[in-house]
Amino acid sequence: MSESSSMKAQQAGEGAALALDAFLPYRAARLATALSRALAAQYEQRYDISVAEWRVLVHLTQQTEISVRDIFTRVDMDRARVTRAVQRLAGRGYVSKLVNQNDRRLVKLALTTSGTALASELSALAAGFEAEIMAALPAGARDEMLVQFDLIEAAIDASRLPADKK
Amino acid sequence: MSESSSMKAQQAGEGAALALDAFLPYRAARLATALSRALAAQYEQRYDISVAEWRVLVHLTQQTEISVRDIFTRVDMDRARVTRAVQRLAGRGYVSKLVNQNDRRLVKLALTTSGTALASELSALAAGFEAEIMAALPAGARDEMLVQFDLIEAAIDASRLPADKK
DNA sequence: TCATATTCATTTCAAATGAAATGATTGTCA
DNA sequence: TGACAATCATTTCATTTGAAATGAATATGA
Repeated sequence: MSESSSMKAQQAGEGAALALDAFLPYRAARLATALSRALAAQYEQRYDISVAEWRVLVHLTQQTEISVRDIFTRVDMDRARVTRAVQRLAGRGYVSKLVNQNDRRLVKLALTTSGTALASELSALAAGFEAEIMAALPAGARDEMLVQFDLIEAAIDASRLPADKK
Repeated sequence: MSESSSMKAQQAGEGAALALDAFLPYRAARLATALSRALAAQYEQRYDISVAEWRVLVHLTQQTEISVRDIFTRVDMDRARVTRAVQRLAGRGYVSKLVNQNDRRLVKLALTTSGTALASELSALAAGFEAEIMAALPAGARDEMLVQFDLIEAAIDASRLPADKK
């Protein structure tokens, strides 16, 4: 990791080379994959659960009476990806799928008993992982970061023209 | 977006439901994809450049005499993904590939003239995008975040047993 | 020096991904 | 009421992805 070559950017040009290591979108991506991988390493093989499935499981922990749409809008995953994760979880008996009788286009998802148990284990594992990582940060740092994240997400939402809703 | 149902986690259990919106790995992933998408929206169609290609281009701006390995170790992309991005960039005349004569296993990558021009445009676009987003944050917030990011990445590196180097 | 291990970049191949199509249901409004 | 639009979950299909295999080059060490 700690390379020898002096990192001085020797590029001149008028472009004034972007400082990649201080470029937030790049750093955020690096951080996110590092965290995701390190966490996934704790549950993927042990429980045979993918990242998408983890997200669905934990999401079902937050709320009941939830639909596929509720999940993918909140969790930033493709609708197809959520559908597939749910299928696999349902196939393994962790999640139940019922038709919502108020609106029969919707699927009513819920954790089964074994799904609840699994989600608890995964949540505990995740909380422990986060605590371990956060121990490296100064006291209020974590909460400050979350505040900044909120601000950035809001700024992004505001910046894209109201036309392209997604 | 603003749902009606009171968000109170009605889940009891002993598991004590993970607070997903305050869970850093989740929030980091959400932030990273939001930033990446918003930025990509500014160059993908206009320049016909993918995210992987963008990363390679900007990386070549930082340093010369760089190899495929240099890029994928620093930029957290798969070696195959870097190879493919480089192939496409080379095919379009933005990047040159030469065999490194000191070690003929290595490929010596560099920006061509048009590649340098393109990278400059992309860098300017990126810098502008970041500035716009960062305007929403308090003064020192950005640099503080980068410090925390460094700490977290270091904590992750330290946490995984020295055995599984990757 | 020679055999073996290691390091690169690339390719292969199976799996994951996501945009668009589909089918089923509900909403709109004339 | 009835035609048309919109919404939801799923499926389809072409593309992307990455783990492992490959082939070429260099390093190691007996």
